[in-house]
Amino acid sequence: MTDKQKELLTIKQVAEATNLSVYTLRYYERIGLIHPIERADNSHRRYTREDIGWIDFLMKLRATGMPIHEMQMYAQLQRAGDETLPHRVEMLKNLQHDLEARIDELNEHLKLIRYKVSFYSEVIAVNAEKELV
Amino acid sequence: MTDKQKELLTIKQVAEATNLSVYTLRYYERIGLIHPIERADNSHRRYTREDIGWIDFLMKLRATGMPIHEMQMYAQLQRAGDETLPHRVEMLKNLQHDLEARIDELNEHLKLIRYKVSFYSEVIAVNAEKELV
DNA sequence: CTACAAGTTAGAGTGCGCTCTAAGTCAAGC
DNA sequence: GCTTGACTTAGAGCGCACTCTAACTTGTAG
Repeated sequence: MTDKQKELLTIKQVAEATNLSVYTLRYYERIGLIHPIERADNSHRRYTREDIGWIDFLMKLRATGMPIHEMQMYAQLQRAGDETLPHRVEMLKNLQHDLEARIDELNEHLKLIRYKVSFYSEVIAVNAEKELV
Repeated sequence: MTDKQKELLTIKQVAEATNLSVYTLRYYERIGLIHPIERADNSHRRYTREDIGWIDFLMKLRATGMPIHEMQMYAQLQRAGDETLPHRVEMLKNLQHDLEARIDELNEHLKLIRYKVSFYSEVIAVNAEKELV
């Protein structure tokens, strides 16, 4: 128990650990992305390691481009318990397919950019040679 | 010349061809992402095939997540002429490296999502078996 | 006892990228 | 002549995801 209490973190510490601002942490809690965080006697938030784990996962969802209302849905299902697991798996499968498609698209664009870089670099090199003549 | 005139497109046609709204096409022109488009006698815009090519390229830049102010910079350099080619190549190289990094990151997230999908699917399967007992 | 730092809330403000509105012009068809 | 519809402009409005402000409480150090 004393060990567990040592692990409790302030909002500032969590902000530093997650690279979110304290504003954003409070905002996420307000809109239900984060469950209501435990409070100290002075009403200050005290985060646990598991809270950080959840926030880290949220940040990964966000990095995939998932909009906030979908993350809210996911968070809500998570809190609702085990019987929502199939629904959550559905969401993750959809995300997986979206991600695969978007990565493919980005790879296509990357190809084009690489082509342009090498083509224009060549043009510049040829022009530089002409200057020397 | 008559052939060339046949190729001129209205803003509506361009909207359909590019999947942008007519609002967005005018907005992009206003903010300099698109150069000033040729006008018919009645002041209506008439787009050429080359204009569409440029818009398609812009859409690829946007799809990579490039912010509008960077696209504006690129468009401005493009219009300024050949002497800006090295600068544009610089921008494209930066974009290339950003894209590579972001694709790597998305692939990492994809791995996690796939792992969760298979893990949770397994949990669901095991629970379903228990139900049968 | 006072000052200051770190937290709290509800709600206002910001920046981005569009998206739409209002008021007007112009050409074609009835 | 009148309506319809496709266009024009300047500028207002919107949805998203934060980001910040104002007013307040609480705990610690001098």
